[in-house]
Amino acid sequence: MRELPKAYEPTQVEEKWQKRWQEEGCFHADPHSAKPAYSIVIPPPNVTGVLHMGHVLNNTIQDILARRARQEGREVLWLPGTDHAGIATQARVEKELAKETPPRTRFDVGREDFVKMVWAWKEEHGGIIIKQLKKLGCSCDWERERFTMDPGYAAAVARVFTDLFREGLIYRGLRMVNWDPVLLTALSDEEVIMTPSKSKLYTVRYRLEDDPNRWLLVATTRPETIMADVAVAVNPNDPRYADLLGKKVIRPLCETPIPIIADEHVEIGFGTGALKITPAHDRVDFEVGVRFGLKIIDVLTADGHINCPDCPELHGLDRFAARDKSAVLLREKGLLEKEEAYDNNVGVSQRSDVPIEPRLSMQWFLRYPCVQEAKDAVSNGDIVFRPAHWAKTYAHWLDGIQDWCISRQLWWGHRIPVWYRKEQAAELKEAPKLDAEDEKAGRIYVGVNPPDDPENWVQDEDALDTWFSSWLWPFATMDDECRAKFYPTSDLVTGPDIIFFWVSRMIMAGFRFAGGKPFSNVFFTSIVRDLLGRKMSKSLGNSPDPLDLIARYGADGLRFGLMRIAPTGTDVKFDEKQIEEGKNFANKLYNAARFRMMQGEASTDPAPHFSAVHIDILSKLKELHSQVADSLGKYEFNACTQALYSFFWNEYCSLFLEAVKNDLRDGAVPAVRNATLHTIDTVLRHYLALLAPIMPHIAEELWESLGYAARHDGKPLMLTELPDADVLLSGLDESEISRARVSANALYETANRARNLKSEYNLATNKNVRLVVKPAMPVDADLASRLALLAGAKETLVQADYSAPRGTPTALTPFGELFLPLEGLVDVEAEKSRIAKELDKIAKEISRSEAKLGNASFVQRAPAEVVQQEQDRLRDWKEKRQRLTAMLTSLS
RNA sequence: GCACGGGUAGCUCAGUGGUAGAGCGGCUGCUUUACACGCAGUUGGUCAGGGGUUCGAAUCCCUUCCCGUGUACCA
Repeated sequence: MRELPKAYEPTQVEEKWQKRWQEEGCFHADPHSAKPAYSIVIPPPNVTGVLHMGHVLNNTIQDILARRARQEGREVLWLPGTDHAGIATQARVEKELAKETPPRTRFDVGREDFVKMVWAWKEEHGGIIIKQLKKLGCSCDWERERFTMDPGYAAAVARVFTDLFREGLIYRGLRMVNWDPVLLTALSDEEVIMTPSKSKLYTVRYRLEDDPNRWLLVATTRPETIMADVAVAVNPNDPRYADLLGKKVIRPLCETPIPIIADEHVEIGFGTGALKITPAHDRVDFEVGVRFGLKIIDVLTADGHINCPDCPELHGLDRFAARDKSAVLLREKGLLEKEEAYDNNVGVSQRSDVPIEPRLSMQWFLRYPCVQEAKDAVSNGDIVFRPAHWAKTYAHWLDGIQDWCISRQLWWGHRIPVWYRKEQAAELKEAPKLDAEDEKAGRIYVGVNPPDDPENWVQDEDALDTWFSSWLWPFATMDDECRAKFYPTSDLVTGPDIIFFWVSRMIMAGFRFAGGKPFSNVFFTSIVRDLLGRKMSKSLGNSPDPLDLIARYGADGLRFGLMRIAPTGTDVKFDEKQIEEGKNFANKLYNAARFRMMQGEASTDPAPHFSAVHIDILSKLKELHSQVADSLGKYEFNACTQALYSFFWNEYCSLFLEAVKNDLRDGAVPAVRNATLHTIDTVLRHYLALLAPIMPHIAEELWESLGYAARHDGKPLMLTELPDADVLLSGLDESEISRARVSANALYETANRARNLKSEYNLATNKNVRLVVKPAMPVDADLASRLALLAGAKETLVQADYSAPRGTPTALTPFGELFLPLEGLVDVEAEKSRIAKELDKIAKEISRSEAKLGNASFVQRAPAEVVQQEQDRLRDWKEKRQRLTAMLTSLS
């Protein structure tokens, strides 16, 4: 017997295999392989990122898919990498600068040096998450790790920009954008989160110019922008104000007459029905302003302070301070009618968490390409979304799609590949419109490489939105050879939170630039929440550290535990208990393997003779093969994991192994012993292969230590094809198999009843009891001895004419009547009440069943087999009742 | 407002028309020679509420309530 520790210790095993897999090139994808391709590109985590539970869920799923595909004989590319994450990374380095003494900003450092600093930071800290993914066991082709600012990738980004610009889909223009006053950059609509907030609604009195006694009441949440009002609008159908149209009111701050105009947009029922029009600071007002040709007065600085020297009380104040202050000013002037609490939604920057400002600014925009193709691909099933309902969200977004603001006022990222001719630069920077015509005219230069005579040009200052590089990820990460083999990719596994940011845009880019869809399936993972249902976040401190979980439960334990609770449609509520179960399961597996190792080699006996329990477990193993295949085929990872769990723990360990232990004892018949060892090996060999995608390390370890690797030329499990389920039970016909399963099932059920009986008589631990079966089916010596073993009895007597002493505990089992002779310890009363209790239960079943069968329409309308089933059930219950009644009578 | 997802045992979740399930937890026992990260037994449910369809509903339909998500508008 080999000495092995009693408990499984994952840490070293996992490290060992991660190293060996890499050394043996197990993860490497060969574009020249003749095998059919399977590919996934990783959703590139931010270089600033550290592994969180969402990554674990996401990447475990990808790893399962990749490993399973390898077992199925496919050439697998799982392409890893990271995203430069413009804002996040720049902010990270700026934070470091701010910590210096004296604190510095990026402007102190200058653009060129600052970008160098970010690169240096990236080189030093950027790889953390990649290392963490390796610890999870991810089988990415690490030799192909990509970064969204790799030279080749950057060229692809510039190429795409250039093409879209020349096509007229990219243009520059002065537009209302979402402005982040902290980060000082424009944002896309997707980066703004509408957040319910407690605001105030101020009702302000605007005096009519030609009637000092008449007032127009205007409700606003933003009195600090009154100085920028250029009109007041009312609905043209509002009778209250019909006579005021064309007149003017006096703006209450920075007083000056402004017109009263009529616009359909104003809702009669809201507030006072009069709306102040402030084109510089509100999207809708801007449009109204355009419709009426109104002036634009901007009273806010880029960083959200009031810029209005004409109103010295407010000038220079922060926008929120100015809001309060302007209310005070209005109240002092007697112009504040009222101030009330008001719940509204405020657009908040996803990045800096502050309310954004609608701001008129010069930005670059993209009119999306291939929108129709993208829409069709999902609606016609060419790309399959799982869960399917996300297709609706996707379609809805595409239907209301707006041009994408792609420029950011950042330094870290892909710089816009547009250069202005030096002598015209100042003028061109203000040009209201810039398009392909300007390039043709030689006023600007657009291209992948800088112009040949850079001294004559000035490059655009802005960088591109990070997602403008991410949307090329499925193909810009591959060279031609790789693309020929692996594009389009097979599966994309990602969170539904980036369906607009990333998934939809990749689909459009795929059609526009790579000749077709970027992937065939999208699996949207659930969002991992804490037990209170809250999103995991740093600020709440409710996010467990995956590395800590790996250290305590093993990567396999973490993977397995998480997969068991990962549902397909909804969120996952994370419970560490589940991960502990994963670890416990690994331990169970390890010990079952250890048990096998203690038995020594099986002989090569060519004809093991199987008994019912062997056939039974092999047939269940065969079922497991198809359960795993089916559930993985449907991306039902929890079902797959659950099937693996219950097969191994319940069917194999609790039933089968316990039933065959005597076969392995000293003195057992060698042929019997051998049959059992063969069966155990078959089960373990197949099982480890089936489990490997989910728990790769322990599966690989046991595969080797059980000697199965040696049977496959010493190859690691992950390079071994899935064993063939069809060879299991070959040579046995269906009827033999089903007979064996009936017997085995009867054995296990009878053993349960026997244990129940023992327990009820407080004999659970007594192994000296005898069991007697009055058989109702064939119970051969093999079954009888296994029953004794399972039930913890000395022996089982099978005796058709057994006459039990009065009051002997008894139970009805599939084998027939089972007795637990107590040899003098009989408690007649206890047995009577026990039987009476059971009769009660049976009576209820019978009346339920009789009621059902007594219902004429049930018998007429239900399918014949359902009726038959019910009749059989009733007959069984009645038979049981009869026998129990007889027992009861014999006791009195 | 609109759309989507969910509400099943104390907890986390399976269960798509035919006898309500698993794991954990609770409670009783057990150092049973692979495993106390374990074994055996046991407890525990108006399947959110109401209505309907059906011989039969956790499951299908309608409706209400609650939780979550997305999206639009918000002066």
